Amino acid sequence: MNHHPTTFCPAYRAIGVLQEKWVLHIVRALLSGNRGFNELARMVGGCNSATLTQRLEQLETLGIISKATDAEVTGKLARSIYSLTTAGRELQGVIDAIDAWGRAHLAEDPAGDLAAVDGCGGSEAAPVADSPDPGVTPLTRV
Amino acid sequence: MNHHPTTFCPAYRAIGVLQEKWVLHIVRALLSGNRGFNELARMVGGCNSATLTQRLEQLETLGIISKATDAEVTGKLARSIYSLTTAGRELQGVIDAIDAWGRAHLAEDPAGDLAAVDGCGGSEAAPVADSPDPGVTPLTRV
DNA sequence: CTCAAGGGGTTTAAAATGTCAAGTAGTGTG
DNA sequence: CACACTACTTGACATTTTAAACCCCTTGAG
Repeated sequence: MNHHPTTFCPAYRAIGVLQEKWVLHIVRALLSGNRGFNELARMVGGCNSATLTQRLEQLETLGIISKATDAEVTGKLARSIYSLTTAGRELQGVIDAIDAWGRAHLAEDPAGDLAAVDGCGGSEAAPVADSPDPGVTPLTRV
Repeated sequence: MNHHPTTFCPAYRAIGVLQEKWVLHIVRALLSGNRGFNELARMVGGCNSATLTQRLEQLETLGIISKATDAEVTGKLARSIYSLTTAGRELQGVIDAIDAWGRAHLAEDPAGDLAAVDGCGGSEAAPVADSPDPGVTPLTRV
């Protein structure tokens, strides 16, 4: 990240974080509930394990997501569960804004490549500015 | 772009567009006024001509920005001027959301690399925790 | 005229980054 | 036992981004 000093500001940095590949996708997937590794990989669709692992680590370091290894639920299986931190959950507003913009401006206009198929089984009817209470079950902290 | 079909939606596509390197920076710079090429490069800070040219072309194709060659203003100099289209201007909401989030969560916390030095060349008067004013975020004026 | 400076790019190879196919290790199922 | 599932790791490979140089063109100063 080589942001030159004279133009620095929190927003600049925020963009630097959010513009990294898959980050927004991961956050979006996590906004709809906590997920395991492979589950996340499937939802994000197109990201491989290596990249996903890397992104997940970065996001954890940044305090956007947290990883919990719930070693109790299924006995001894070490299933990792990723969830958003408070900071991460507040990205809902960003996702909503992107979502709204996307629907308004490239809903059925695949100038590039791909045709829209249907609403993505997630944040439909997401009016901007809802109270950030996804009501996710808090799980074992790591 | 390899978006797998089962999860596709406008938002997914929007993320795909906005997550490309420099795109958000470019939009942010352009939200504060129309810019020439080198001017834009300086504002964005860190992007080189090659990449900038490429991004600018992509964004133009996507209908987010438009390029005008005003051959009149300075006589015969072919100065290119980039500006946002309507669709592009509506990204204001996204930028605002990112901006607000950045101020709230990584204002002075460079866990990664870089120390915050000052307000970015213009967005002072940044009242922390302000309501996401949909009007105009004060950025660098022209 | 010549030189430096600014605007608007393009071209190059190299570095950074992302991706893929496998493989590892533990568990649970048929 | 063989195979599918979990969560990763590894090393080769592909793509993207980068700096630096170079190109053209205009203006202003000396």
